Amino acid sequence: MSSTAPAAVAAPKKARAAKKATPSKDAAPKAKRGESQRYKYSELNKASLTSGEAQHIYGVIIDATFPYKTNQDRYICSLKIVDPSLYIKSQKGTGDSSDFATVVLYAKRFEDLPIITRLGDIIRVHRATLRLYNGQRQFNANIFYNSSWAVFPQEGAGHGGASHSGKNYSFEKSEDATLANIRKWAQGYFQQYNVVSSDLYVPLAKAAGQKSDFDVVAKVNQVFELDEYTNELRLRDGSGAQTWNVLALKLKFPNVHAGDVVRIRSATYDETSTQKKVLLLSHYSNILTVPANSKLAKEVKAKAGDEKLDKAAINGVNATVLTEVDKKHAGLPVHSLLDLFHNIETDKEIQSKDTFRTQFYVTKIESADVKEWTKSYDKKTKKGASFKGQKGNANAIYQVQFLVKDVSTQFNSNTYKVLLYTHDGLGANFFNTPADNLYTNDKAAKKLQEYSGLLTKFNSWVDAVVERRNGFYFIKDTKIAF
Amino acid sequence: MSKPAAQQSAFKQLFTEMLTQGGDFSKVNKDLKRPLKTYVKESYPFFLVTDGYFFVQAYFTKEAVAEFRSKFNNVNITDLHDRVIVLNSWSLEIRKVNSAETFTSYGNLEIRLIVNSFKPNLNERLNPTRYPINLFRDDELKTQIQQFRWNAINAAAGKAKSEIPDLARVQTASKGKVEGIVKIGSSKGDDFAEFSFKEGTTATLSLKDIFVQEKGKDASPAKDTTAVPKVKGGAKGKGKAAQKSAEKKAAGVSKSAEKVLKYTPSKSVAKKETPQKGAAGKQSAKKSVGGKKATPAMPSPGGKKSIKTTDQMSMNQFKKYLDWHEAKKGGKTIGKRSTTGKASTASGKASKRSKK
DNA sequence: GGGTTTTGGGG
Repeated sequence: MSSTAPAAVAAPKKARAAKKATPSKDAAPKAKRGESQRYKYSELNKASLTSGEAQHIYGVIIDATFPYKTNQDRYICSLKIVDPSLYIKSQKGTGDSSDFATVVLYAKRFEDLPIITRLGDIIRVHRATLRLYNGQRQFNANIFYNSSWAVFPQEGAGHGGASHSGKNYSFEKSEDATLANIRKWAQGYFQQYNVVSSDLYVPLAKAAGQKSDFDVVAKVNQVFELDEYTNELRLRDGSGAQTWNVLALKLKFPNVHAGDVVRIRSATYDETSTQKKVLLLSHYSNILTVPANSKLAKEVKAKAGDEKLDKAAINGVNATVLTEVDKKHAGLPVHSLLDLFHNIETDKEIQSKDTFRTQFYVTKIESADVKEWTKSYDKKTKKGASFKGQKGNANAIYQVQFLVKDVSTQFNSNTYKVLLYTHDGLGANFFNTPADNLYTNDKAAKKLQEYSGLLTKFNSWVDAVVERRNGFYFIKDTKIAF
Repeated sequence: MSKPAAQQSAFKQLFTEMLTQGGDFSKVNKDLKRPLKTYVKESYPFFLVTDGYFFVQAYFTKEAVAEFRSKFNNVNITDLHDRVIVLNSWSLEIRKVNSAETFTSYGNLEIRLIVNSFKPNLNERLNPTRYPINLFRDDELKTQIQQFRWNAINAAAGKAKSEIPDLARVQTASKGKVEGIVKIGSSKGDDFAEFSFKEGTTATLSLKDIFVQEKGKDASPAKDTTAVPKVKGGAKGKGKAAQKSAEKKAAGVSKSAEKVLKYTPSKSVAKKETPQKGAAGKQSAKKSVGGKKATPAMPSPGGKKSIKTTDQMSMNQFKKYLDWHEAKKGGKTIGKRSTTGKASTASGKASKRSKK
């Protein structure tokens, strides 16, 4: 959970027993004894189109598909890369746009291909053949034969964070400079250029008009856990008022976070979604994070803006989180109700903590009568008394119980108590109105009645920090956001 | 403010209404219950039909299979992939399943398309549509199912009895015990099961059995993909009744209302003779007769792999194998049942789509 | 290769 060097490339899955692992044929070209450099890397725009010889290259990744299966024994990963010799093309009228070479990696197994998660990562390919395909320089590499690849995160130094194909990974001393140089260049490139020019994606406002698939560059405004397998990404790019939804499998895209700017390689407009705006992904679709400090990310973030919570929009169509947590808990790890109420029985880690961030929906609020949500609390006797028939609001506190449920407990027949008891001050601001005698304060009662209704609606969610005291969970540092 | 936005997908509209009607098919709008013209995306090991947007699994009753066998003796159900079929009598029912095992379900609920009577439109080709996706992975349908579950959970929670711990109690040390688990509903197991809908019970044939009937016991990928029956789908009175009423309703329909077509975007209204792009491509690749001998170079699928037995073929290879095999035999449009072995069609010429 | 598998909620 530490935010050190961003994992640039997902580690390849452990090889499975089935198909034989790719033969490790990365043994360097017959280097003459004493020769220090066995691989010579070609600049993308200078690599020979005519030699037909296998060539070695370094490039900065600006796009990539997810590794996908095409038939029984073939997987492909296709990417766009740039380097100082090939990154921009002048266009009359429309201005400059990205230029790039494509790399097509072929493999027998999913595990033999790279999973690219960030723009700006560096890829090295050995023994690729270059040809012109649709006017583009295309490097083809048969990983299933004797080609190989290695991916280095843009962040960081050296080749320590590399992931690679095969078992015979090598990194020569002379490459230190090669890698450092291209990293440095990429750094500047991402800060001065948009990297992916506007002809390489479509503004969300024009998504509905697309006839086939297209790419997107947008800010992830929210990552909502739809179910145990799926996140629903809420995207905005400032091209329209709409927020777009994309279902992204947790396993496939584990590194997408709220606030990120991402590039989606291949999405289609969903004509069948009539309640909300939805984009569809395919098995070859990929979601790549755009470096936060890049020019492009900054611009998109500035344009996208936040979607304000609108009471009228709490209609069940879109899952809505009604609360907000104090920023001081931004780094607090999230735990499910399963952790809080069940796994705690055996999990020492959970037992050792008492404060958690958690998300749930409310099936029932008690007391049923909103006017009884507050009590007059006697600290000495530790008793609360109803305000019914009473005047004044002496020692008013909230004493409310939520019966809640979440994704991790969706199939069981339990509901869980989460308390909003403010006798010690915890959660005192949850309802945005101080505890009061609700038999006399009609305005407050009315407001709470409205909250009660909205909190218990279908698809209303609470994102909260809870603290365990004496075996009970109490809400704190959380409040309704409207 | 918000536009009506008609639902273009027949399946999505139907399945959604099934959910909003509490799982009661009899309450689903009658206008939606006309015959469905569907494209068979896959016919084995899963029989998946599409409406141009989504695919769902089709479940055949034994009556449906018996009728099909008698009327289309020369056609195998498990060879129907890439063909058009019309579901003349069908119904929907909800089943409790394990969604970890049944990919055509969500939230442990499966809405099944039960087929009582259907026929193939062997020479009909549909226009290309978007790549059909699993309806149970659709954002809005998932949400609909979540709502369906929420309704039940909410009702049960409303009845649940729970105490609000008093202020003294929550300030008393609790010997490490965690407080607050409240059971709702009266189900015996751990799973929530307090649903009010009546679960479907219509008995259907497993596709594997159908496959074995058609190809013989050792034809090859005789996988049983029957979704690990939690409760065996026994034929019950209710199921029959629903089935019958469905049949009755569809009985008078002779004009073959093309429900799906109604939802086909105008630009791509199905034209009978227009070959599908993709399909055409496949066909030609396979068709390319070298033009020399009578039974010339029709490349066998699998190419260099030289497959001898069907035992370890992938489904894809297997499908191609079947197509190729049939084409070579000539005549039979779609695989003939292995058991009833008279390959009629005297011509023996290289295949063409047979007329029905 | 700007694509479509099944592992049928990475593929």
